[in-house]
Amino acid sequence: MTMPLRKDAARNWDRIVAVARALVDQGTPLQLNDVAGRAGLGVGTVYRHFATPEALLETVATPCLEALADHGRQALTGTDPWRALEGFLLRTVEAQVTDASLAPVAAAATDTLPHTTELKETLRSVGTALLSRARDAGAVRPDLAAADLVPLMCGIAYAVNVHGGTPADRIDTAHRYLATLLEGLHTTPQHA
Amino acid sequence: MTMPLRKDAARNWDRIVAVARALVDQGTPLQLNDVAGRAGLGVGTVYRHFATPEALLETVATPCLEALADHGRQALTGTDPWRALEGFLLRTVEAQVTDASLAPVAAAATDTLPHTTELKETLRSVGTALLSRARDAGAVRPDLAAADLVPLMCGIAYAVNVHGGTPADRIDTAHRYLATLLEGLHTTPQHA
DNA sequence: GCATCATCCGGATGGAGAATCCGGTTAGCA
DNA sequence: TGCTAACCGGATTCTCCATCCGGATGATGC
Repeated sequence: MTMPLRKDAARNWDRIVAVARALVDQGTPLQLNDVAGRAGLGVGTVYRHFATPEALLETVATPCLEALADHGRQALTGTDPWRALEGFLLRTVEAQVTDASLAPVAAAATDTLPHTTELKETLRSVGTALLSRARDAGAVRPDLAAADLVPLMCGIAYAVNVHGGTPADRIDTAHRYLATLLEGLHTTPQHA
Repeated sequence: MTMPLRKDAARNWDRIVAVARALVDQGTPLQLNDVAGRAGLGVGTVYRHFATPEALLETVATPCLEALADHGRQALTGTDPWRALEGFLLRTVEAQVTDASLAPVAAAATDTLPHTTELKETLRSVGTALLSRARDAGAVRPDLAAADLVPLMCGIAYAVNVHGGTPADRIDTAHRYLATLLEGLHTTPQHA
């Protein structure tokens, strides 16, 4: 970003992110002090690289966000606007339910997470584009705004968390909830 | 519960709950130390009455939960099963969006909140009854289970929080989201 | 290869907040 | 009015988070 990191610093950076990734996957909340211990590093080292747990979480979430953005850009080239939107939302919900690092990042106000602001902006604009294409095709109810997409996806992910269950259950539940919601959103073009 | 409280203890209990109610309404997170200060009481007094912030929150949320349960029982006597379910869910979401004390209580696992366990159980069974009535009437999609009601309502409330806005906006958003979801849930009886 | 410097490491230290504990006080009752 | 049990309240302890600086280490020029 600014300057190539010194070799040891880069190595420690990687270790920290790896440990954080593991902690997130096993559902443990990120505590920088704890991360330092598990990475075999001093607390100061971790705090220098990541000033807050949120910053670390952002870094952990970044690859997944990028994958989503990629998929979204690809979806924009699809021929069926409704299917494109549907597929994008499906991926979004699956990712949120599968990867515990995404939910906090997605739900946070845009400007509170400096490192992923741009990425989130990309995702938002892709979603907006997919939605307006679908709306132009008469495939979604008109009172659904672009600003509703993120909240609704976060809401489904939250609902799945409340429901609980094994990882496989969770994915299944997410599919059911999204399908139900989409049925409420979908409209069939009235001929025009 | 166990024995009538001594007069001063009862007075202090009321003060604590009133302060907590005010804090919840203005969106401040409950900290027992802070509550003590605002109520003009010692920290120990507050901790004796409520061992944890969650316990205090439960007490704050109780009247609202009772009102919901009342409405639910009343809804069970309605003639149109779908309308009854719809009305109950609407009240539930409105309450969650309006009263910040409900969301944490609603989303918590049943056994973690001793004081409201029974009340939540009542609500759950009312919801289950309303749902099965509606299902028997062929008014809801069959893959919606009773265990989905609470998560879905919590999810909508969460989505509204992510969306943000003024209190009036929030209620409006909640209505829109619930309406969309209900449209996905609703089925018109296929003749049988 | 070696000296020099910037950068990084890491834990000891400081600070904020939460929860406990116990001497003093007050309400209820005979 | 005197006695006892229950209650009050803040000083104290404990835990966890974040900073800071002396020591170490990798990068650069000769």
